[in-house]
Amino acid sequence: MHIAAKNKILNTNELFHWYDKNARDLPWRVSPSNRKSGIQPDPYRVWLSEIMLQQTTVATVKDYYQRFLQKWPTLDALANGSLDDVLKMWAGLGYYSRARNLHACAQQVHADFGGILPNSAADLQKLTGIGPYASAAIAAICFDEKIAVVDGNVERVMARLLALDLPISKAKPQIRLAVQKALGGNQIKRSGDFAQGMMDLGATICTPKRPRCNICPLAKDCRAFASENPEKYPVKLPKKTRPNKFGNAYIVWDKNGAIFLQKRADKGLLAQMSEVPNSEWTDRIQPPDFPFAGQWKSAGTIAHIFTHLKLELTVYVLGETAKHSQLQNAGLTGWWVIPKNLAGEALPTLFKKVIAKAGAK
DNA sequence: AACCCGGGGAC
DNA sequence: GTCCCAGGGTT
Repeated sequence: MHIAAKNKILNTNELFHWYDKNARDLPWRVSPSNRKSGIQPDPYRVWLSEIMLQQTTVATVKDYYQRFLQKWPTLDALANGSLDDVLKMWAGLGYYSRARNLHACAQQVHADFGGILPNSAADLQKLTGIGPYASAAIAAICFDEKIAVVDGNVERVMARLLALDLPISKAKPQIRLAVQKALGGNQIKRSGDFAQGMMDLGATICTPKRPRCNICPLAKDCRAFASENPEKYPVKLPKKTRPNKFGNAYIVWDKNGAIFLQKRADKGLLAQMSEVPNSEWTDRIQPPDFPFAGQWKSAGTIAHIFTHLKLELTVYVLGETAKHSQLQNAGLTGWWVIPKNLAGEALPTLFKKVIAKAGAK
């Protein structure tokens, strides 16, 4: 019986050989050669990077990661920081629940585990913001736990290796089992490098468009490569239409040249971030409903695309300086920020666009 | 299982 | 313009 050959999913020796030569050089990563010499990754840094990298490209994350590490070099430092500061540092990166969960997780680990992250995927996944992927990734990369690490890259690589005719959402269990089998059947000790190798392969060779099959170390075992069109895997589902929404935003300056900001709601889109006063977002253009009477002037519109909607805001600027009492009387509570301090605020990109449209005073 | 939740790089 | 990125939480 040739069970080993029959069960073979992919050639791990080929993958390791490729990874040893082609591993991406990333700020949070220990290189394969250093890893072999016994250097271990800092779980705090790996965790921080994994959270930032969720649905976010490496290129976008790098600067945010460095700034976070500079400000909070350890998990305990992050736990002792304020949520407000974390949101300010996260502003512009998107998916802000990650920032709130990151801070909550740091405080959990600080309080319950002395600032030391658990060393198993099972325990890691109990923590806020650490799900099936991140728990497996941290456990594999930091502690070489033999566990399947399945992200979007690995899903695509496996869908092609196996020529899966199911959309990813339906094929996840099969993919997880296949990765687990690839790990288990080959006495893999380098679980972390296996995971990172698979992800690097997906990011640089087995790309969504125009995969570079001609230089792929796994092409020999790839059923998609053997087919006429590898790019058709994984099977794509029809995309949903993105509705258009419209609203108005209101820019107010005081006599000191400071702009009025307020805090968004605790839940929902851009929760707990900062904003300028703005209207409801509706499916039709609406006339402005100014917070109070004054010489309002239109500064034009800005467009912003979210995952599930396209938003167009008309920006109105008050033509004269406002008194703080006018905002208070309008039922608005917030604070005033001079332009040079705006960069330090927890402003999502949407409202940075709005303020830029109004022009600095 | 389906939906909500941002922003940007690459094409 | 489209695609999709080292996903998790909620319902």
